[in-house]
Amino acid sequence: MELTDRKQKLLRIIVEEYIRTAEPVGSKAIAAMPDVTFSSATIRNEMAELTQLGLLEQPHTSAGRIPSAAGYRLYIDELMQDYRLSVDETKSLNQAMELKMQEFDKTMTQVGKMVSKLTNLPAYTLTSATNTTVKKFELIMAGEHSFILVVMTSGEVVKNKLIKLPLSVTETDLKLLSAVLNATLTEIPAEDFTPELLDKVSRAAGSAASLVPIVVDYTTQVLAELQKSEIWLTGQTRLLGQPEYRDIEKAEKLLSTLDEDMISNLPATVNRDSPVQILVGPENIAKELKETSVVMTRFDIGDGMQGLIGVVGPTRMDYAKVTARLSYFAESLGKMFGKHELPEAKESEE
Amino acid sequence: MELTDRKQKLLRIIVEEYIRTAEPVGSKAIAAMPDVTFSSATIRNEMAELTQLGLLEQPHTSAGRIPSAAGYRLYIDELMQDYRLSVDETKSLNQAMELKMQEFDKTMTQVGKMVSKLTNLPAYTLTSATNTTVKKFELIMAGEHSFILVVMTSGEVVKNKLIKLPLSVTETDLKLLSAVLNATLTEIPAEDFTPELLDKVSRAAGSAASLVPIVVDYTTQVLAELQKSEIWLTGQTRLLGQPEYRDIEKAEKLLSTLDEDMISNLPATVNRDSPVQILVGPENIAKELKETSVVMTRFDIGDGMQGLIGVVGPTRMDYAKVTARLSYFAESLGKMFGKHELPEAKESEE
DNA sequence: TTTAGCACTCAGGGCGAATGAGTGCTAAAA
DNA sequence: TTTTAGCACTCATTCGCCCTGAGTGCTAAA
Repeated sequence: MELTDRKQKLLRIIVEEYIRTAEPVGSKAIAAMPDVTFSSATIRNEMAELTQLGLLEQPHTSAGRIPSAAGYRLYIDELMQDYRLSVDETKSLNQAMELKMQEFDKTMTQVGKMVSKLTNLPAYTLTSATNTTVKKFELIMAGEHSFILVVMTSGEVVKNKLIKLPLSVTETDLKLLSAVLNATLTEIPAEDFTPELLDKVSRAAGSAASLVPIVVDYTTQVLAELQKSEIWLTGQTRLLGQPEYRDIEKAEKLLSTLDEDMISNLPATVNRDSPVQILVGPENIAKELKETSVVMTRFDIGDGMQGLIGVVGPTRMDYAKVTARLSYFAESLGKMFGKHELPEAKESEE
Repeated sequence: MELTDRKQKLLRIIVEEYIRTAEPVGSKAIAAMPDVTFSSATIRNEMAELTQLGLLEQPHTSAGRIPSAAGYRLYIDELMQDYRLSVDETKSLNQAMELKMQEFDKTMTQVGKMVSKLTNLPAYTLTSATNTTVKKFELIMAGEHSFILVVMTSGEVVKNKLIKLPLSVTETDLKLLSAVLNATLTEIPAEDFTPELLDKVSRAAGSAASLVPIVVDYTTQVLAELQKSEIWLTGQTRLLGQPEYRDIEKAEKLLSTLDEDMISNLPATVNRDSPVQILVGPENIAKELKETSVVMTRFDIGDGMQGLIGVVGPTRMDYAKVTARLSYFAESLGKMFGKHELPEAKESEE
């Protein structure tokens, strides 16, 4: 079932017009467009067939047509023209991206905020890592009853914790323990922290043996936390600007679902090859999102860590634009995390 | 101008009834209440006088009365009865509070989420510190071209950063530098990092002198970040549940203002003695909040650090309940940060 | 195969009447 | 002097109604 050129053109026009106006598109309006040469009657006939094919829908008899989920899908897969970022846009994207490399989480929230702003939709970011291991331990004396545990992981993330103890600690104990830890528990995923191994560590630690469980505990916690994808969601408010969420009930329902951990299920579906993935309305597994589209994209942070950026919005969403912006963002972020640099600044001559 | 007992009683009833129903309160409805012995006509007379006094308002001629800002103020200051947390509530508050002591920021966001949930209103948390200094520096070799800087501050907050360099570093350099830093820059507020002092440090650091600016840079950044109050906002969505924000425009406007840094102005007004402070509608300085009330409370984190928890909601807000919950929360948090313990668990016998 | 023409459908806006919750005032009762 | 019953009046809200106009499908001519 191949569509004629004219049908394709019509479908594209309808999708884009609907995206722009959020109103059902009528035959007359289309006929009035400059590059449309055929009459509204013809268009009506064609539209009737497209409706038959399940690509368009009619809210009610006397309204224009809107794209169905299948219509969007076809549009995205075949009709959508690449949105080319203008020089100005690239510029302002780069500008926005000049985030100081602070702590990792902060960067991720910041990225979320930016994406949300750029797309004017709620955005989420999340990270996931596979096979994180500890690269280096360090124990620092902090007071008579406390020390700082510093753990540097394979993903180049450094975490620390101030640990307070009822008993007192000595510098030598910490030195010893740190040496033991670095010798035995580095480069090993948390799953392999077997009781036997830990036992060995304890024995090797001598007088510092009592600290082992505490340290190991925190370490596994850090590793687990890095494994388990963490999620940041921002810009929820922007949904309210979309006409489909003028209805408070609806908006509230969606937003409160978003708040929940529901998004954590999304990454599961992201394992396709295309860099940007789009889920249109009913294609979402979560039933709360059946009337919502999700656009997401991956980027590499290096060392087995991956990030995900996505936006959530009404099915009527400017897929082309959102996709373009998201890709650019992801690409730049990848470069940034990889090389600790911004993408080529592309200073224009003006 | 002292109100008669009956007027006080009426005002209290009207405020509470309005808080409960979000509808203007009429004389008949009041007269029908079990502990009201006088007739609706009497009530009408009294209400007319209360309106005269500016404590009540009438949305339109044929509607009941609602409290004015002054009415709320009087209610809060004099009529509001302490809301006693039930055993069940204390229990579930304690339960909610069993947050693992993770990183500091996470705790604060978590607290925000909980407060928001408990009050069913958007909540914000923020921290501020005064006179933060570094307690201890530590430099850890992380690779040929990188090292980890660990800074422990007076507030017992430990921050770290992985620093990558174009040149290579040696263990001895780091040892030396760390000794110098600990000797010269600890217990000193960032303002006193004078050029002369830094110069002295550089000279003392010998071959590691080139690292000094980098380390100092990050350190001042950390200190500045801890000084400057950081803000977390959560639960924005809950506003949508409130009848006064059925109007999308309104909700959107308020929410987007909340998103901004506007809240950062709030703490300025918090310097009164009472632990919980309430700003009713027009009492807020920010004009976007003129129809909104803010309830906030301080708590101590120790070592000169203070936290602030607050909620934002419609003027018609259950002040008694919100205040009670917030206080309890703040108190418990204070204890927790102070002693690293939960408030007495109050396990009931059942 | 396309287009003009026409009858038909139906959501949305505008309008007026009906509804009823609530008031203020007056005059009688306590 | 204070409280209450009664009554006329106000006015936001709801509902039903009609009208309008955008949009359709179908038919017959180009």
